[in-house]
Amino acid sequence: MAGLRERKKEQTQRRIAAVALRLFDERGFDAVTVNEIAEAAEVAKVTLFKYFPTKESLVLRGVGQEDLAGIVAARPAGRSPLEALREYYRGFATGPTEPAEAVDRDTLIIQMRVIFASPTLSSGANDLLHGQREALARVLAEERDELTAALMAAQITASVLTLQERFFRHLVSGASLEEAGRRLCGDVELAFDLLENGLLENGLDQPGE
Amino acid sequence: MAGLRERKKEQTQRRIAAVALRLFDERGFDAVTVNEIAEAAEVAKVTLFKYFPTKESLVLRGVGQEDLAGIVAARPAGRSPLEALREYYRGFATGPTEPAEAVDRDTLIIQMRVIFASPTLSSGANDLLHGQREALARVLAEERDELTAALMAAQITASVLTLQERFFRHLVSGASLEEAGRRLCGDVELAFDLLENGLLENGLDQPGE
DNA sequence: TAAAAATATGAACCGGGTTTGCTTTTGAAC
DNA sequence: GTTCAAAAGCAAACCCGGTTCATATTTTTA
Repeated sequence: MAGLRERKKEQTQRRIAAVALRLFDERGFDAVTVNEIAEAAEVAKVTLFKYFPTKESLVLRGVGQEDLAGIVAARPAGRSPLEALREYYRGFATGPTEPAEAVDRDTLIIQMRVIFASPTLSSGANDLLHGQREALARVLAEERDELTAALMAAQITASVLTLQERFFRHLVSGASLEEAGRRLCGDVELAFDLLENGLLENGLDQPGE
Repeated sequence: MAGLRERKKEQTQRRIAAVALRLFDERGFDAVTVNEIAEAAEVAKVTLFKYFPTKESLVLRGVGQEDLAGIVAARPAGRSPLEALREYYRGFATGPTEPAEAVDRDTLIIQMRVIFASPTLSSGANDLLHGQREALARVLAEERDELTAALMAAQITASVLTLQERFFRHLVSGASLEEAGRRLCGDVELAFDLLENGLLENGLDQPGE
């Protein structure tokens, strides 16, 4: 098993992604053409597009695939959706379990730096949560009316996205993984408290002057 | 005033948008090329792009520019952000004040049909709220800490987007403007109640089986 | 009516992505 | 080892959204 073919393919794919990330980091996402990437990675353009469906996917592959719907659907009996999600993000913030696919830290940080530096990529990353939202809404709609489910899903995914953005922004601006994780811990609790108790609690929604 | 130039420009712009919308509705956004649109509207491609910066903008121009941040910033003294926004959407739902730019109903409905029929356009419409979210977060951050402001802005814009989607989906699937407005009334109250009181209230966040 | 300013245009170009038709490489059977 | 089918790679041409450029036409205004 693990034939030569498979190994070479994986190797090629990694090389392309690595070359692309380096070039993007050096000169910005929009200033690098796929032709350059292909050339630098020593493959034909058409081959590059066999491994990566789009230019964006060279960076966004593997980003933000939390599967919120799955977490909620698979939650143990007696636990509410929000509890399950809070639990999950607690684990994410404290444990270094997060890079399941074993992308090393440095690469992850570069990846985030590239994403935040490019409006194209930032909004592309945003889109990835769209499908998640719909999937989560479907799961939630099994136990409540559709509008409530849709609103819950919208609020939850928006909050999670905000948490992610802050986390990675800390990383990009120089914080260590531990430091960023520690901050994320507090952020997670605040975010879920807000979701559970609403914006009115504690006078968060203050009248104007 | 109102010289010949201005009139002709406006007329040309309208013609292009109308032709484009008709073609998109007939054959789908992705299946129509800008060359076809230009040809059908009897202008050069380069002229078309002088009026509309992108193909998407042929449909999305004027969609979803609520200016949430402005509403919050301009709220009367003594009113909280959520109260101000709830008020605004109440007005939107009941009054026929909404098409300030006087796009007629039929056109609006076709526009929404085209948008919902195309993933490209749907996610494009999504992006438009991104800037809104940031602007709203900035306004809210004047009176609370940044994270809370960011989370509030995220939850609010997500909820508003959900409301809009449902409203237009009703319209597209045949409801009259009055019918859709009536439904929106109830939806608005639910959405803002959820925002104010959180998902825990009334046991909305139920444990699993 | 002539000069100045705004607009429109065709044609060539760029970059992301696909199609086509062909060559090379690999895995496996004999 | 030889053979052969499948997989992978490739160059070149193509499509489409969008831009640039140099030129022509129209509207304004003086």
